[in-house]
Amino acid sequence: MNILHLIKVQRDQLSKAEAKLADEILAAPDEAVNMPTAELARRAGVSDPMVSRFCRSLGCNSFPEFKVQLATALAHRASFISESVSKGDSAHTVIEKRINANQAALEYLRSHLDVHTVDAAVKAMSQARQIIIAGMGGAAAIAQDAQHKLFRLGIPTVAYDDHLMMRMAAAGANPKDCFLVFSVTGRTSAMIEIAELVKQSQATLIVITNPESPLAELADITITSGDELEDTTIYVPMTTRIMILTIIDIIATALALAQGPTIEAQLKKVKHSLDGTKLELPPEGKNSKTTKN
Amino acid sequence: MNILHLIKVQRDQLSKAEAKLADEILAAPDEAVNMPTAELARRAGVSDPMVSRFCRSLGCNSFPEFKVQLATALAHRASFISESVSKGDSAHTVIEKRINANQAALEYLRSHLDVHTVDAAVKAMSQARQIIIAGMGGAAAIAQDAQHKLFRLGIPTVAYDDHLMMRMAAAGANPKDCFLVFSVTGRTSAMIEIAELVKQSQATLIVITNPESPLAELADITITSGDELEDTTIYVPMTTRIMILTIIDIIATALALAQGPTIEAQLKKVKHSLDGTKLELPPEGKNSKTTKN
DNA sequence: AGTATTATGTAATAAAATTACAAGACATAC
DNA sequence: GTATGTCTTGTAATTTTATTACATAATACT
Repeated sequence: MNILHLIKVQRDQLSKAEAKLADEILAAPDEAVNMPTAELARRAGVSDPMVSRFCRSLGCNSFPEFKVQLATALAHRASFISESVSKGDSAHTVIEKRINANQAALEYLRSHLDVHTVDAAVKAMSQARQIIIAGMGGAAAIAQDAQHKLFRLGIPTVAYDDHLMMRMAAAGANPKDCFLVFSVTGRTSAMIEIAELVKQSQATLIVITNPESPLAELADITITSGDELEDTTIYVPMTTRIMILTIIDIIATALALAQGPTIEAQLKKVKHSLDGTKLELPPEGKNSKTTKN
Repeated sequence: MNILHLIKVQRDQLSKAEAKLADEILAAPDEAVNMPTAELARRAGVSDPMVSRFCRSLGCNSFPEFKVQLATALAHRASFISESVSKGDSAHTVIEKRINANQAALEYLRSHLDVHTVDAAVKAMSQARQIIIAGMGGAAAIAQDAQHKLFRLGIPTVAYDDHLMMRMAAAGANPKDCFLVFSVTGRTSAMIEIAELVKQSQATLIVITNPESPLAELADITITSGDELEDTTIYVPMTTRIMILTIIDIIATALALAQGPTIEAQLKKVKHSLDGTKLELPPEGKNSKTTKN
């Protein structure tokens, strides 16, 4: 467990002086990470050696070791406040900022993706007769991507980006089917209609959307799309895409694991179907990888 | 720039004693991060104060500060050796591992995405008469996603996933057109054919692929797809997708910036076109966001 | 209330990092 | 090739930082 987290968790079981230190560190970890014991002690209003003791209670062998741990935790916690791009930015700055933003989105996902929900989704999908995926507009590509990933696992899967096709599929669905709906905001009327039709067919409805949306209300299982934190800055409606893709990745991986040993053979079969379509060797012949993807 | 990277880059411009330290640290950064100066100096075979000097040359104010930086760099790098999923993993473990892997992929991108290449791609695309995007199989969804992102910027853009359509588009391309080709491995014969046709049409060819592939050879501008680091583990052909998506994100963002002030109006127009398709208010009415995406 | 236990601060000590300085290496100019 | 200047490195001294030892205060328990 990361040290910042540990401090938060243990905060209430610590002694008075130690709690003061905990508070001081949690309040400004970025500053604390570059302070000597004396400075930290002064700020927290405790004596110098308390700092060493505090580090010991947390399982570190020394204050410097604690600082290393803190730096590590801080690195993972990647700044969320982060930096949206602005006019004068160079390509280099844009690269840094966008990568930071996407890493931060994943960090958000780490703490907000509910294990039980994922478990429920995986269970529903693994028992489904077929999985029908729906996504419109920006979510169409996501739906297609999800289809590609799931069908490789040998699961009967289809993706629609056309409203009329979705209506027909939803109306005609079997109760054993599972609908997977992508909608970032969860307020697109067309998608809500589809969701209602799915409910009437009694198929299982999994939606990846803003949890505080009308669409989420209708669903059997709701997974956040990250819309609730989307930066309103006009340039960057991208972080949600990364989050949703990672969610699919997680679910597909878990599904593959749930499938058991048969899955490896299945994946190999699909992979080998592409054998004839690739050039075997890289140009200089120095890299002798086998074909893949 | 991350400190480990900095050490690598500066390695050859350092003095003899400093180079010894650099080598020692690069050889075992995980150990170095928890050593006092004396120990590190001993291992590198240099004197004690050299360590302080070394830190200064790297732009740190003190050895402890250097250790914090090192820990930060290590934290980013750490997840890389990472953990591919295995049979007994719980949903929670899968979540952690996949998020780590994807974050690590982004970290890789940070150090391997070349600024000048991105600049060149943005320049070519901003001057293009139209952008034609091609992607097959797993890359089809990526192509569609890229199209969606670029067309919003008001750039004439089309995406194909059909080989025959691609052939026709490539053969009939104008020299002012820009082809954007996605192929993870760069060894799909069908895609290479397309690239050759594009070359004959003298359109600009940008490919996102494995830089050591026949496809990359043909391109005017090559951007890595991350294929060279893809874990061969059968479960996870996902990291490349995240990388490619982030590359698109970066290019689109840079393009938007390059476009100047007109872009905001353009994006608003596209956004408002969706106004009639959304429900205005969330269910409980407590969240009063405006419509988006 | 009195005693045991724990928590904290003060002062002393030990450890760690840095500075000051001098010796050595290396280059350049003569 | 030697002299001179610059840069690099090590040694010793110094300063800063962290920890230990001990005493006192606070708290809990009988």
